[in-house]
Amino acid sequence: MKFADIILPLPLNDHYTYSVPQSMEQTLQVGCRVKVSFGKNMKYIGIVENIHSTKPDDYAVKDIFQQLDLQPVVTPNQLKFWTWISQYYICPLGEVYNAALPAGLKGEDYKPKTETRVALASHLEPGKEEIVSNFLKRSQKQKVLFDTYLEMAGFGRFDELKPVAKTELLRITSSSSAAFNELVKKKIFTTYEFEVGRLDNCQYETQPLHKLSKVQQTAFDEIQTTFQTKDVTLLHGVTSSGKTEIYIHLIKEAISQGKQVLYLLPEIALTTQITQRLRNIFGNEMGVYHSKFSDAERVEVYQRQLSGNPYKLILGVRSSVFLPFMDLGLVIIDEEHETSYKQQDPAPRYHARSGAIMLAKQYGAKTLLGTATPSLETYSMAHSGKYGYVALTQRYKDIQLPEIEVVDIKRLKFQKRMKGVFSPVLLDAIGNALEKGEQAILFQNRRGYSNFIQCKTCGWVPRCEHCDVSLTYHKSKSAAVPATLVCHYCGKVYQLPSKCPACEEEHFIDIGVGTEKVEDQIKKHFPFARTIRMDIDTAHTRTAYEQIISDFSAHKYDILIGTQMVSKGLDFDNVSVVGILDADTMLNIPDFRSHERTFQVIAQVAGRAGRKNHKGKVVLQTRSVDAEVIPQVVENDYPTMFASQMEERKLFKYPPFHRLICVYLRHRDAGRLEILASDMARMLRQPFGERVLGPDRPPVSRVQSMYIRKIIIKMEKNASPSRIRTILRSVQQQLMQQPSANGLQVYYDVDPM
DNA sequence: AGCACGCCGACT
DNA sequence: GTCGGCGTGCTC
Repeated sequence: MKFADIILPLPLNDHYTYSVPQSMEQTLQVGCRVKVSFGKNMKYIGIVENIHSTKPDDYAVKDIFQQLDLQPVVTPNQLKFWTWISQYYICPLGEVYNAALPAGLKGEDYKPKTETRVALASHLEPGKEEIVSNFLKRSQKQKVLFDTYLEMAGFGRFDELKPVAKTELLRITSSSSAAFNELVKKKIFTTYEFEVGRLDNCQYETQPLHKLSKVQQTAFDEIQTTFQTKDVTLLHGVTSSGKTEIYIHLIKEAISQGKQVLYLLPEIALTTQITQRLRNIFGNEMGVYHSKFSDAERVEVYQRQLSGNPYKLILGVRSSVFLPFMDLGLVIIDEEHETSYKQQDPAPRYHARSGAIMLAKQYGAKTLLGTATPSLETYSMAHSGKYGYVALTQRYKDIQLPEIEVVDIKRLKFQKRMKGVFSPVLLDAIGNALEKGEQAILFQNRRGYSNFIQCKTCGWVPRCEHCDVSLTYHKSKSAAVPATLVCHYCGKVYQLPSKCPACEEEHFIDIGVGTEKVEDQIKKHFPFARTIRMDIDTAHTRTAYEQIISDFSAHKYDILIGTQMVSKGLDFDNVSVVGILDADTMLNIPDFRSHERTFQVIAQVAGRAGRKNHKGKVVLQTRSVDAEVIPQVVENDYPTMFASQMEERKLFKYPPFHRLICVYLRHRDAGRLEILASDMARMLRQPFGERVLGPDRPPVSRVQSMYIRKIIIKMEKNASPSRIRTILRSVQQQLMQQPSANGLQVYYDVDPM
């Protein structure tokens, strides 16, 4: 008698064991999908994790209802990877399964795409076409359809007829389906459904590689050398140094050795441009895996990876680490410092960078991390020699790094010389650029119109009734649309109150500056400049985002105003001025990474400036001219930033010296939660002592009517993750045993961002 | 995640 | 007297 442990797509911590019916014993394999009934009358598609002959004795096992695959859909390597994710990030395997497989493979009806094709009715043999054509001479439309069909199918010329799609035939002849149906009725045409893939199967004209510049070639050679002794290498290349070209050469090399390559990009950087560029080189050996694609398309990429002819190159976002690979040889993680590689909200809260490095290790593959502004975690690994390190300090085509001018807005405000949110220096720079027909980018890391509004009389600030955060004021675009207040956390939109609910006064003032207000003000200074805004509000879809980038590239606009998004586009070659309106919003975020992030964001935004033969200018406005990060970013001095931050991280026991684990507790009842959270903290202090901080209210301490508390654990880097996990599990179990823990949710965020 | 079981308010 | 509200607990 055989039994199988099944992974179910649910957040369950226990294993669920089913009996294997006789009929499946010969064919069932680990990694196959099975349909099982679960609970009273639910059926789920699960994955066979393990087959054994240990009969569970404390409950009645159910039979597996149905076997769905003869060949595994999840490879042993993938299962090993899932297990690692589940253990390291302390979440149920079922949640990893949920994130790893496209919905279509989990039973949420995937239908293969079909097209209607045309064939001649079986009684029409070659040689009779003349007769038929004659027979149709009175119905012109039908005759055209028939003749065109013969031509398209290559009738009578070859043994094999080419398939003809109905839509294609109608399109070419610009006929209606009425005429077509008539031919079907006359038993001249028949139709059949043919299964086609959603992935494009076009043969692309591929182009040869560009030759690397001398500097790029040197970096390429150095990377190859480091790979002889290191598994991971950091390519630290300034903005616009042509890293992509180096990646392309490395990919080509790996493919020529018969290996597969995974190329990871942050969601926002995976644009049509980069896809096109790689498509030109790798043609249809490349598959693209993007969350914006339909699920059906993702199913097909997944299945292609399992087939005998998998993609040689996968270009994808975070979740593509979950795709199956046969023989992975190289992983590239571009913009490795991007925090969006860390999944935040639904579990598994994994970091795709750590995951990908782990994945590469499983396959004996090499990993290349590329960025202009490395994360401290990565740089410290390179610094200590655990990773290889290759620097690229020259910009492509010798474009110089921009000059950064720091402007003290505190002083200018005091002297009454600020023009709204702009300093005279910035306005001059923009004016000059516009006169010369050059473009400008303005960066303000806050969307909406103002940060929030406040009652002029009593100081009341509107807050989201579910999330405990102040609401952002969005000005109306036209008189027809009323202004709104939006919760940037849960997205709820509120009407602007006509009077203050606290004191009944009718006047509100707006505080803080968002991209909308910046645009409003710039129009006053430069009424003829064409401006475009880029933030989640204007670039909420991929196409909208790409449209803005391509329009700005094509100089349909003079000034681009945006949030962090503007730092992640492609290189614009006509931008001579970049204005950072307020560096303080980033610096003052209460987070141990704020210094590092500020450096990264400013360096990245500044990197957008600069034209051929022309030094770009960056105006950096700040209230905190004395902040340590300012000279570091002005000199583009990464090593100094690194050294100063590392000291601080060491002192305060933060990464990369310590590993953080956040424990989140959620409950409907604020009072009960308070008690439970401090109970848990106390219990954790038994084994962990001073390493436990909290409980605290997280910045957003209530989401959708659930209260939240957070406990932080700072562990030594060399502490055993499995021991920590065991302790956490047992503490959680102890806590949950208390009757008062009813309705308490506990989850973890390992290596939080 | 679903869904049944179960214990308290306004209805035929 | 019941119908049904959704809070709690279980599912191999």
